[in-house]
Amino acid sequence: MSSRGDALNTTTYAMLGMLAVRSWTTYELAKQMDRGLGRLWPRARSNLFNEPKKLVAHGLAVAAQEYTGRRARTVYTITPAGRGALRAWLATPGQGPVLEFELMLKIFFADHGSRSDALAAVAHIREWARERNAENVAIARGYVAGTGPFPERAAVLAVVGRFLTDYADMVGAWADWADAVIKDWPEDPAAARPAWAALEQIAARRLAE
Amino acid sequence: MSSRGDALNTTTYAMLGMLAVRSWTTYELAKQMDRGLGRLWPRARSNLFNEPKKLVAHGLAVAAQEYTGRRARTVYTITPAGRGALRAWLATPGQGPVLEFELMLKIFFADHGSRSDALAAVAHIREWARERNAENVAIARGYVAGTGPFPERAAVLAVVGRFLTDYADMVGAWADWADAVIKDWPEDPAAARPAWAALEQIAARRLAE
DNA sequence: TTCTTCATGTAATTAGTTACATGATTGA
DNA sequence: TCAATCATGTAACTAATTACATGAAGAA
Repeated sequence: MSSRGDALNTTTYAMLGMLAVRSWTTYELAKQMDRGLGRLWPRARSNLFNEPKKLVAHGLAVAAQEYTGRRARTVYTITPAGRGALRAWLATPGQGPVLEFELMLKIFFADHGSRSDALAAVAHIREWARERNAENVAIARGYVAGTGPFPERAAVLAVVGRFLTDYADMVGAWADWADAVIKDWPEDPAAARPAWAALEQIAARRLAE
Repeated sequence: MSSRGDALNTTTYAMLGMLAVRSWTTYELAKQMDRGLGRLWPRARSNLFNEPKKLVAHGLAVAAQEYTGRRARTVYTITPAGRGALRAWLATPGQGPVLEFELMLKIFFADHGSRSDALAAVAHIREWARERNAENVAIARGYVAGTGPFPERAAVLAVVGRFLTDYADMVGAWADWADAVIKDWPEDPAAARPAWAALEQIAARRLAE
């Protein structure tokens, strides 16, 4: 029954979680977005300047003004109530993975375009996988070398990192397969013969109970 | 330079792609969302009632009123200009996969909660994978049996379907692994030892050039 | 004949993005 | 000392969601 407009949502809790790790300015928080957090909960930077204010309004964090020359900046720090709220949130259920994939949408409608359009889309997807993989490997190497940030969080980060790596791998492997399949399509994809082998393989699978 | 507010976005093009397959009422379109399209471009149903109006405003589709008793309903049909616009869109680049994953976020912050919270999150993820897998297998069986909808699109659907299946598989396999790892954590996950083997395996990977 | 579910939308609200603005710092 | 980049936000706008409303059809 909190007053409207300042309700805590998942984005707010993501900020709260970051504050549980240490105190941050919002600018620093925004930069962290490019690394771990943004892979799981991508949001525009400008959002991140609003959410901590809600936390303060709820007593879950406190804001301190600091100065760089005459320019002010705001450092947020979690409160004990904030740690309690985070623990409570961690104990509640949540949403499964939600995927938004424009390039795959183009493949979904590839029968209304050209074969080379479809191949280009696959190539972009493959490139995406390659880039992500390079990032993941670089981060893992940092932890193995003992130079990764927040080494005390390495246990949790390894579990999440493994997911992100498996994910990028899977996308890359799919792209290789799709490239081979689509290369065999005729110029007009609407006339392509289905990859029956793939469908049969899926259909033949036993379901876990 | 089209007038503001009615610009075509990805959601609009997704609708246009559906109309390239056949004519639909918006209600039917919304139902289709639950199947293929919604897995790649999830949107709330109410959205789907707005987008086709843009298509009509741009001359890419036409709307026809039909009646069920005294109740009107709108059937949308693509125009030749619409097919051209779809082809043009298919030839442009697009975004790679964007993931939003609340449950994984909870694992990312698991060191501020309890071990059983983390195990519960993993269990939910595993359940998600199991459900998706059951759906995927059922759909593939339909196509193999020759009873799937839009059999003329089977070639494209097999390529996308394989991706969605690989995706659900990967999530399920990760959940099994994570469950085993986290079961070995102490009560307080902040004190857990990292899964070094996983990190080293990632770090050791050669990068594709 | 009444209840429930399916079908068909609209309106109000919220969440999120793009664009803008400006101070501090660094390097050429 | 000027330009470029980093740091720190705000404001305007757009996209998307939730909540609501109501007719038709089928089941009990």
